[in-house]
Amino acid sequence: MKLDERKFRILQAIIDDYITTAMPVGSRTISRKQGMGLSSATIRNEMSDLEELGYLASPHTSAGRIPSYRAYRLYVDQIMRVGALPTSEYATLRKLFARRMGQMEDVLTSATQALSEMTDYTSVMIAPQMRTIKRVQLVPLTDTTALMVTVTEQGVHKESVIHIPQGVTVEHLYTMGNLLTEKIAGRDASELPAVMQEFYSEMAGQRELFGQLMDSLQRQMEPNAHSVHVAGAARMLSHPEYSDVERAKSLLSTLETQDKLARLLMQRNGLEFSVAIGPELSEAGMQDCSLVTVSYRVGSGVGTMGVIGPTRMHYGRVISVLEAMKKVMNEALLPQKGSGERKEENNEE
Amino acid sequence: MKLDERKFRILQAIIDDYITTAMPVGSRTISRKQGMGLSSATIRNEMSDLEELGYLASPHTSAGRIPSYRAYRLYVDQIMRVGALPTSEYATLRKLFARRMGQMEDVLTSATQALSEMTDYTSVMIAPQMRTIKRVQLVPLTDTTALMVTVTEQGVHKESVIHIPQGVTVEHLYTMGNLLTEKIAGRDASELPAVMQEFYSEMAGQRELFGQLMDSLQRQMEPNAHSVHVAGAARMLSHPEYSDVERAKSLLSTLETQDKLARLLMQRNGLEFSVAIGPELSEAGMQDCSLVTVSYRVGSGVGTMGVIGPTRMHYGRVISVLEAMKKVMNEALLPQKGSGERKEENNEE
DNA sequence: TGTTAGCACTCTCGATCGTTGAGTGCTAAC
DNA sequence: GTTAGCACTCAACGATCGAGAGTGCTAACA
Repeated sequence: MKLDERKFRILQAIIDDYITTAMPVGSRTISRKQGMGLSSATIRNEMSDLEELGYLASPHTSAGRIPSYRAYRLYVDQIMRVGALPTSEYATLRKLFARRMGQMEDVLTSATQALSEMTDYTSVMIAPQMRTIKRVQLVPLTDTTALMVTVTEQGVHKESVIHIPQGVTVEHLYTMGNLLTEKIAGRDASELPAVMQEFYSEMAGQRELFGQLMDSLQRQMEPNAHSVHVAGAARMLSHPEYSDVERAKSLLSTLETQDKLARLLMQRNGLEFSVAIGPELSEAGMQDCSLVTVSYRVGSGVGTMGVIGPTRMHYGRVISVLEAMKKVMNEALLPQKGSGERKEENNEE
Repeated sequence: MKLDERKFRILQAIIDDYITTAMPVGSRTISRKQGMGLSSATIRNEMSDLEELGYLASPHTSAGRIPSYRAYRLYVDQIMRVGALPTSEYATLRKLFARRMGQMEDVLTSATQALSEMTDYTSVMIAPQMRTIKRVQLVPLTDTTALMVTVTEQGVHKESVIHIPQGVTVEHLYTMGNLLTEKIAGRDASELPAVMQEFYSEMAGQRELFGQLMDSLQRQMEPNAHSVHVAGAARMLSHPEYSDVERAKSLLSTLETQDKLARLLMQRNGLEFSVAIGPELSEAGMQDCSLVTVSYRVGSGVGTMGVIGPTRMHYGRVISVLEAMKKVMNEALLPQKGSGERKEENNEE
């Protein structure tokens, strides 16, 4: 048996219906659909075939059919069609960023919230992962600690506290910072070990401080649990698949553990676009979820954002929102590079 | 009618029972309790009185009684007795911090998680609010932006990005930072406006940059939405009062909005100890919750942590955990001030 | 006078059991 | 190949009922 044109169209109708209603779809519902032109009996036969092919499942004998994992996979890969976001919404999105000019983290937080609001699902985001460092600066904090600030091309920065061994003066720190900057500026993260090796030989005796710097740098380069943003986890409770409290709890617990989410996103970091459906996600409580991600770029840094919803997700809508957000964020974050001022040019409303 | 000694004892027994079982308490349950020595009939009469006094309510005729808001208030104020945390648990808590030495934010995150795990409720925490600034440093990021790092006595630091007007050189920034440091070092947050006024006159013409600095400083002094840590929100779903999905959703949504939580904690910041019960909390979905908070101190900075659970909360346990955490955190965070090294002294396993 | 045994009464909870309705699968006619 | 028709299945709903927990009241008791 083959999945011919007609079966394909029927499957599409079933998935579309199920996505909006969350109720098992019966043959009559489909046959009544505009442009279908087939009796319910015919649809029944086809549905029976589709079940045999593994695209549909029936919760029980007299309850209609629901799409299986395989159906969603097909839907995402071949059936669904993604439109651009309505211009009005796109405009709203742009406005959201127009007046923003705070820290990167602030931008990510509000972007994540916007994603969740616009899709009514949960959204997650990781900050752009640094690739090339532009400058390293050591700022003394107390007698025994200093702040190491690394600045990337685009002005993205990260900080971490390092411990200063006794005997290191403030002047020492400044020159150290300058030296580090000299060595490291413009080099890629992958070159880090080599650069550090080189630097090491010049740091006569300062083994402890060197170790601290090395550690911090490496930590800053790798995915940071702190940079995972989550918004709208509670929205999952609106969807009928989570009316069961046990399920909801299991999922929400996972959505709370930042390192699980970080791993999930890091795996997809750099991927232009990805969709993981139900059983493809192994995290606890996520078997009935899908995760759609896109990566965004800030200079040489690449971050990833995603939307988590039930497998019965409005994939088309979600994808167009994600694409729009990516575009807007790129525009909003790039100008930091230098050149022009970013004051409001045309007064709105 | 008065709340005599016996009524008091009976009320205590009822609350204790209800806190652990979450089920309406009947007269027989109480009369069978060790050391009560009264028949169920007597208890019934007393319970009837307690209801009239407003301490108890009955969900329906034949369902036993549940404590009212008033009962919890009395319980917290007069009945409950708080013990110290078992030494074994206290030791575990200390170990948690023993090896920590990262950024303040990391410490807060793990402390918040520990609070939630130990109580099985949701926990929230705000970072210590700065009072006196020790140093201000301006770190150039890109051509048009710089990072303003403020350092407090204890090495707590905060950063924010500021916009640099054209024509300001890097050297300019450094001297500006030094000047600001000179003016502001050791002064209290409340003096900020006065200090800035003074500084203003010396900043000939640099109105825009001045404005930026002023804004950032003020933003850093005020409660920062980003510094709210939440852990274990999903645990709320374990408690029977949230088996209703609608309720759960409403509560979890509130627990997700950081600024609501920030406000809640800031109101209590500096308070040694506070308990807000049910109707005293006006946030959406929190009418059946209680919030217990304690403040902790890092040098001159004061932060607040709290535990959110159902009004039927194990107040005694929660308070002893919070007190222990406060103590441990004070110990763990203070040494940063200067003096001694903080390498592991005794190697564990 | 306070305490308690006894009893009628109330109300929820859970189980049982038709009934209803949506939906299927099969068959036979078109 | 398509469709009308029909018997069949099964969850969902509602009504009914008994059990059990708990109360309030009364009358007896110390």
